[in-house]
Amino acid sequence: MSPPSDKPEDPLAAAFFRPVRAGNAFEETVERMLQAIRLGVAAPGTRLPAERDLAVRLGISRVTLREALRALQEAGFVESRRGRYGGTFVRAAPDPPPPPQPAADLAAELADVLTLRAVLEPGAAEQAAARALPPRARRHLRASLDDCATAAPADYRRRDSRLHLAIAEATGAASVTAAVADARTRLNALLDAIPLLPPNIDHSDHQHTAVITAILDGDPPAARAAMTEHLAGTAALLRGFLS
Amino acid sequence: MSPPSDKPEDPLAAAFFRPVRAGNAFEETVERMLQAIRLGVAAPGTRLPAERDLAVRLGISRVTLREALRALQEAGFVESRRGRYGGTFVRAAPDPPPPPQPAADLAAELADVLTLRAVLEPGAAEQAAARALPPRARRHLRASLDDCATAAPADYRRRDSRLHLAIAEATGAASVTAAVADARTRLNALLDAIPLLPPNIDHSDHQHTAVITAILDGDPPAARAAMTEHLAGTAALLRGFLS
DNA sequence: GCGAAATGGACCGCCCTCGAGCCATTGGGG
DNA sequence: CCCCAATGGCTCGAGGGCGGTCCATTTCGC
Repeated sequence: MSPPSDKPEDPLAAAFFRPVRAGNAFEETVERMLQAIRLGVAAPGTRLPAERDLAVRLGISRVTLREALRALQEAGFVESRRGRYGGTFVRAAPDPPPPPQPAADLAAELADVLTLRAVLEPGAAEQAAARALPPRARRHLRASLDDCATAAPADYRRRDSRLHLAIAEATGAASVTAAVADARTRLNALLDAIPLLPPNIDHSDHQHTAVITAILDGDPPAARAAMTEHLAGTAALLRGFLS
Repeated sequence: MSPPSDKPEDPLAAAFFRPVRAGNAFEETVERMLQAIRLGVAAPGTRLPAERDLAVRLGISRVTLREALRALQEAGFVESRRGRYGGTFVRAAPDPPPPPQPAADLAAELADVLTLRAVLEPGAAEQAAARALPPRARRHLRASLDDCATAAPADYRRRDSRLHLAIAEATGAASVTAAVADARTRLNALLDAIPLLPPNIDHSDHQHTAVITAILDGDPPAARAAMTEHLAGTAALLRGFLS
């Protein structure tokens, strides 16, 4: 009998035989909390949910959650206080060490995340525009746009992230929000390696306005088109700096 | 001091404070392998990678992988043979028990997965059409389309899934393929609850042809439009049967 | 016929994670 | 003033998952 050939290796199989879990529970928890803090979902000064509550939400034991929180505390991201009305609070971020890119297969990561984003975000903008948004969501979109436009350069990326997440959230589908959040986290890791230029900010703000306006006007094609154009700018910028 | 209000509960936070892991390694592995078998990525008769290799790819220990494979074997999905050129082989699927929907928050799940799909798949089709596809990918798309068009009703959904995955794969971005695969798995769980009607199959085949033609012609807007129309049909069908 | 190679099968000791319970601290309300 | 409620801090025993190692089986090539 000749050896059963799995030589050609269906590339599709790679998508299924990929790692089942990203790491141990501790690491994944730290990563998730860091993501929430860096993307500005948990703003400085905010109190995180109580440990007993948060552990249940994250689907981990309180022991493991506490280990993660202790690591974040030692890194200066959060601060804990005991007693009634105590809790774990987000500190004004130190965020000093943007870890240098491993640069191993940076080109592949760049292409992958840009494609993923090009798939997700225009679709999210379109779906958001196609819904009858409740007043609360409309206000949230407007507020996020405003926050972004008035941000100091140091705050820009955090608020930019929040705006994009607000759009994803406006689709009403939690899994869309989760997917956009993951893509955004990967993108931010790449963005940390390149400078933030005022002309780009100005350009982005105009495009943000176009996207939000189209969503609030209930014009899906326009929302999609505006978002696609917006992403093209960032993509070109990243490719220019990292290729 | 008044209690720090986390009453309003930023809905965005829910996307970040969601469970870190879906279950234990054993369960997740069984689920992943079942996904590969049900979606036809691992076809009947195929040999799976050797345990030592597969365990590394899935990022789990061989012990845990073997427990998962043993469960699949007892359920009749795979069969193992020892010795050189032995291995674990996919059996012609029994697939008898489509577990009845929990139906708990079925409406929410339905809305979520349909929105996710509406975001992902038209975007994937558009991105695939925008690329210069290598000959191998073009052949794969044509073959998948043909497989789907000539499928017996019993095989239709498996081949349909493979076609959609082939489109995602054509974007060249592994994370897009992974996201589409996950959405498809959730969708299939819902589709199992409704009948497969010949007119729908015929309708789907025409739409599939339109999507693939647009992709091979390098016409992104047409690919997106054709896929959007295709998804609308399935979405309407599901909403009709499950609402 | 026989050894080498590749595979599934089985076991052991270590560490991570969990669930549960209890302690320590703080501020508000009676 | 004292007790209660809500929070973080801590510990213990049980079970799961891991890395490593060796065994059993089968087939190819010499």
